[in-house]
Amino acid sequence: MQRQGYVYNRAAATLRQHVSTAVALVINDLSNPFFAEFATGVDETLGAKGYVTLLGSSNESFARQRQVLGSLMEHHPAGIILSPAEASDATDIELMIGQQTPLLVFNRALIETQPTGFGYDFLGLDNRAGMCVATKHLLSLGHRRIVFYGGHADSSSCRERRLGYQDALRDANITVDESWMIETAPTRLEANAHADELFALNPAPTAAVCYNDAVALGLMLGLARLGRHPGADFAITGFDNIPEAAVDNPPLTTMNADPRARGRQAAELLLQRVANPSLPRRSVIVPVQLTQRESASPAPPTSA
Amino acid sequence: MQRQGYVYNRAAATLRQHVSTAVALVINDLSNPFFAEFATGVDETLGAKGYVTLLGSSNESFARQRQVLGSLMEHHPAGIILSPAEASDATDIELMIGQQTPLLVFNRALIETQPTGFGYDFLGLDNRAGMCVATKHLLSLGHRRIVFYGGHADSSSCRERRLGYQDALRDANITVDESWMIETAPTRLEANAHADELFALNPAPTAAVCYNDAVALGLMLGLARLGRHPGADFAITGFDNIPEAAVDNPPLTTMNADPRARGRQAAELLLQRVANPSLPRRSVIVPVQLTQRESASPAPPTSA
DNA sequence: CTGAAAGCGCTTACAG
DNA sequence: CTGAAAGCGCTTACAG
Repeated sequence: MQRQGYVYNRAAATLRQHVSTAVALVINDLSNPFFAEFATGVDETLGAKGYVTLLGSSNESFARQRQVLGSLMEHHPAGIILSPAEASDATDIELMIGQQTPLLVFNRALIETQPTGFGYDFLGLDNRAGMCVATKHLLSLGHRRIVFYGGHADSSSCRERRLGYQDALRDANITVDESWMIETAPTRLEANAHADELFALNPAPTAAVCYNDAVALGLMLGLARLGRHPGADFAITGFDNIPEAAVDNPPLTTMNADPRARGRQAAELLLQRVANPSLPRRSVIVPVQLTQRESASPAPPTSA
Repeated sequence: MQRQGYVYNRAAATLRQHVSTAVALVINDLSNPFFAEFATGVDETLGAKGYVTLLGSSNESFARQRQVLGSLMEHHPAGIILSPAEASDATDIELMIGQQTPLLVFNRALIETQPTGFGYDFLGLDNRAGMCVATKHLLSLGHRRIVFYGGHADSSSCRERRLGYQDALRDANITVDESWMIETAPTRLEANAHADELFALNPAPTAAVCYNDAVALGLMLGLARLGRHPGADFAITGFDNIPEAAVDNPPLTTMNADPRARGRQAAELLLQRVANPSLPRRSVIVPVQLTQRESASPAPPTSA
């Protein structure tokens, strides 16, 4: 029985029992530390509960995401955790995975072009309230001219975060100016490159809430390039709290999303549904909390 | 046949054919961008060749690595790509995965306490020659007092890189001083924290070759904290070329390991062996090339 | 309570 | 050349 070299064949068991011990994890961008941390958390919890992780990365390509889902489905996973590529359509994804396999969507809403009975759970961040907190933090430090910096306006998380920014400004009786929301690709490189657009504005802003940490870190580099000193003569906040945020220069004030904990949470939510498919559909929106560090400095005394 | 809802059951096919279409990928630290990029490359190539990736992360824990390998083995993967946790023992790993399943070890040598017939392929970086090139680059810029900064001396890659550093110094007739090799955990945080140790040395160094990019980026922050200007009054090189290296301030001169390409290469090597198990055991050492950016600045004119 | 048989969904070797 | 049967390694329902 237990003699040399025997290895249990779980595929055979799966075939017989009609219950799989694998969970598919499809990630839009594994080279982004936010999602890498998320994946680590997912794998940690799945492993602890005796499941194995089937990985697929879509690299933000919708075509590749379809292909990856199709390939993973052939392994009949017990469930799927999907961090969708931009502009993923719900109907199309339903076509790939059917109604039987539990699905948990992370971070980004699927586009629902037509109403459908397609049921899936959702885990996301409270982007709007979070960005409102970040903006209010800068307001409380005396800033009045605050830019929303970075991100693609057509992504759902960017739209939500922009709304939170506007909520905070309106509460402070500051009129929202569309040109004070600067669009960049959500990467460090692009955020760095567009830093000069900040100072084309008149009057010049004294602070920026950034779409996410990658953008904030890029903007800090761009400011330094332009002879400014983030955390001293310009205030910045990020969003996500990736590991680098704590150790950059200056350390970044940001909204803590704790991506690894979100990964563990996603795995738990999915496994709950696997255990009990008749649960009502859930949408969990996680609050994010302000982590204060040095990058959000007080506003200079008003010179007006 | 192709009517609504039918999904091919690959587990059944695997059972019958005795050939699996899954490959296990075990990563020591997925939250490190170097390995996240590597994983992306592996998944990219495996996906293109019709394989699916079974992910496991060990978080540098040998115990967890055993557990993960055991769990993945039950899925009878066609092969295994292992980026081992520190101090992984070859005999122990052989015990987990047996002699049948092709194994490709990435990046770090396994510890072979006793000679054994355990066969596996290896893909690694030419750490010694690479660090020699980095050091010679600083020498060619006029530096003579160069520190080797960061990393754990008992990791194989750190040992190899230290040897390359020493090769270069000896070629330049500079005596190697043990106290000029400063040990830190290979993280940004730790590298930042130990920066002051550089200036406890007498005479003070003018440059440092860093164990890897994370360490180099941390050291740059530490230098800035101490009022120094990396790339202006202190020269730095990294190792790996992670995406951040190009966009930090100043951009980091580093040895380009191209982790995503290494991932693709690892997948290809493994699939070659899967296709042909009788191939002789291979050990592929990839040369790394100098990528010049601004962090490696010329030495100041000698004041002696 | 124990043990032999049936069957999960495929593929392959064999009979017609 | 086509089609029915056997079998991969498990688990479960059933017979003894």
